[in-house]
Amino acid sequence: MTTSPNADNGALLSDVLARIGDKWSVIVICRLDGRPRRFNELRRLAEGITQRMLSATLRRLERDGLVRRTVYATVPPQVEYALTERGRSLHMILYQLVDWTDDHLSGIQASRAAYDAAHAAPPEPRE
Amino acid sequence: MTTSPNADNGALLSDVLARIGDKWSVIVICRLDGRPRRFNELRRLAEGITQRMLSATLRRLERDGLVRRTVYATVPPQVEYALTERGRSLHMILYQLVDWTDDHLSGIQASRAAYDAAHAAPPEPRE
DNA sequence: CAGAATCCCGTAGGATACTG
DNA sequence: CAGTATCCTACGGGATTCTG
Repeated sequence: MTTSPNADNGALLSDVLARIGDKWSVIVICRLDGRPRRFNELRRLAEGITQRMLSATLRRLERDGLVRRTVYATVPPQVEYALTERGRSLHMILYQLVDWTDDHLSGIQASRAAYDAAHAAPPEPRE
Repeated sequence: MTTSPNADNGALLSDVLARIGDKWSVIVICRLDGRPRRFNELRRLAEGITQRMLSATLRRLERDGLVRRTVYATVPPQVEYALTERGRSLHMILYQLVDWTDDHLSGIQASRAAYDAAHAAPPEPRE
């Protein structure tokens, strides 16, 4: 840890999470890994995303310097989106969360089921 | 990396981020580090949180097995919240994000300023 | 002390239609 | 192809009040 990490960084972290904690940012970042992608290509890769949200997500990521937008003045307009160095470094951190998720998702789902069973409408808790 | 991580885990990751990407979860998790805390104690530590959101956040975290709730049948009712093992393991991952944020926040803010300057209302882009 | 219930509002985000 | 513009709804989340 480069800093004394405990108390106050929670709020700082919230800034980042507020940024990437939305529905699509992380998915787009993951889909941008490896090579640049074009708009409609991304649209297909990020299944379920709408034009509107893809557009908005990319603009935010670009504003934060996580994604670079390159326009080629070709006959059918062509635009490429690619991760910047900063975006790639974030992507590597996110992999840790992917791993954590892989390791804990089933356990979480089990916890949820148990919690719901214990708390949901116990009709007559027959003694 | 324990898994081939690329494409499809984005959606999986989104599940986790949807869970902890809200306004308060991460802050509460960070404030729960070290030792258990009581409700109003947490309320003071997570500055700005309302009862309603603290309550809801804790319930969700408990449901996911990230936090354990312990009730002591004392005269004034006393309830303690503590990170579970799973919660602690997540907390450690989050520290990586804290570090990343520390390293990149100023750069991000600079990017935002540059982006805004470049895109905001160029009244007459005097040639 | 530790919360549940109620009310209310802003915004994320989906569907759809239009444009350079 | 690569978007922008509108419209609309669901839900996160704040303020306030009530309770075991």
